[in-house]
Amino acid sequence: MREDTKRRRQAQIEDAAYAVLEEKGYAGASMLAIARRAKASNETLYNWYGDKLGLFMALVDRNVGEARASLEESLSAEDDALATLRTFGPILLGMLTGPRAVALNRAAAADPSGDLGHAIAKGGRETIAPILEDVFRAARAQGHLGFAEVDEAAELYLGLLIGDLQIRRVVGRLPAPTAADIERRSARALEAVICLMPFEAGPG
Amino acid sequence: MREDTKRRRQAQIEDAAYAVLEEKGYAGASMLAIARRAKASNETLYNWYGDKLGLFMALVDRNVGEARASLEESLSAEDDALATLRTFGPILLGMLTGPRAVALNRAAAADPSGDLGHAIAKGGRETIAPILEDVFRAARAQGHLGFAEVDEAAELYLGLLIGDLQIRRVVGRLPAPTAADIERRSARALEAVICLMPFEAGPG
DNA sequence: CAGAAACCGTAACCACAATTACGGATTAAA
DNA sequence: TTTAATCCGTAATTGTGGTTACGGTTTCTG
Repeated sequence: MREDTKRRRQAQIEDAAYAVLEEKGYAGASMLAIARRAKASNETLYNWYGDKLGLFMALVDRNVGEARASLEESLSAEDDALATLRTFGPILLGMLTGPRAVALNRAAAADPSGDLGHAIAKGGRETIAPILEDVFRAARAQGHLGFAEVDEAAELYLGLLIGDLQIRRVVGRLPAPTAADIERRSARALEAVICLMPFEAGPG
Repeated sequence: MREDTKRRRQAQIEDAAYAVLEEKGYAGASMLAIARRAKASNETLYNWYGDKLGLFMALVDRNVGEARASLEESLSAEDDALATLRTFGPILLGMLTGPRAVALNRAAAADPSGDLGHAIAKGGRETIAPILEDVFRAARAQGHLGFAEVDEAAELYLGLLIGDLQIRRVVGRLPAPTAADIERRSARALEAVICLMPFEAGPG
């Protein structure tokens, strides 16, 4: 099988797996159900992904890769750091509270090995935070914000942006926020950050 | 069996269930494993709790009940609303990030029915927020804080206090924060709230 | 105390899913 | 075109856990 044909086929299988996961949850997303949805055989799934955990690790890796690409694209669109945050915030929040991310988070919570959770943490938060820190450094350099520790500044912003919304989505079955909710929350997080970290001109 | 003897026995069974849940996760916490740990029989568990979900619903209900009692106790200890928040914040954050709550949240994330998640939301956040709103009203009445909508004020505080810490504990396998981390985070949440919602004397 | 109820420890039943295997069809490579 | 590899659809194997059942023991009730 040619490499790009295989990749295309894998993408089809993985799309089917996402769909079954969102409909039936992790326990209900049997390999057979996924194979049937993808019109593939169990043997192919096991040959290509090793086992159920391997397939779900691939789903997580793909999802965090796509999220990172999407966020990085939003970064290059703006010169002004605050404008960047205005774009970045709703995109990040929308992804984190969307049905696919919620389903993957639930799978990770259910996974006794902890591997899915570690992969989500590594490709998710641990990848996003440094990107965000760069934006905060730019915001400081541009005279918008003042803070001592950039990691704390980014963490504060994430706390305000995400808050306990994600856990309530994943665990507490909160419905997805509307696009208007997301925009409002993102805007308020940014306002709060500007208020809490006023720019201070000069050394010190 | 006398009522209080039964309650005592149930508490033993539930303690065993919490222990097995924390050690093996939800999927690994079979009814038989719990029965063995509690030196009870499967038949008794099914007679008393109906089924596995029923047992876990009882665990959630007990946990939120104990949490509420603990938080309400912290409320009556202080007259000053900000002092109350100084006490309340670390207690709440410690509970949410503790091993039992994390294990129950993971169980709820894994539960295809959504019932555990709804029970956690109802007995947890939906119970705590009104309590916290009362504290915020008192803080405003005492001249510490100024805000228009009390529900938004409480939500802002929870966002700063909890942030994405809980989801990273439940999903991303973050280790539990230290007591010092919890105190620091709680104090900073309170500082931020005071900064963001300054008291404004007079009508308006 | 006697009889009934309930509990314990264990086994049995059943369903389900992870994983492997198989025959035939399809695809890829030479 | 031929041959080999791989994929599909399906079945088989195995293990596990949810749930029920059973005989004996313990506890409860009148």
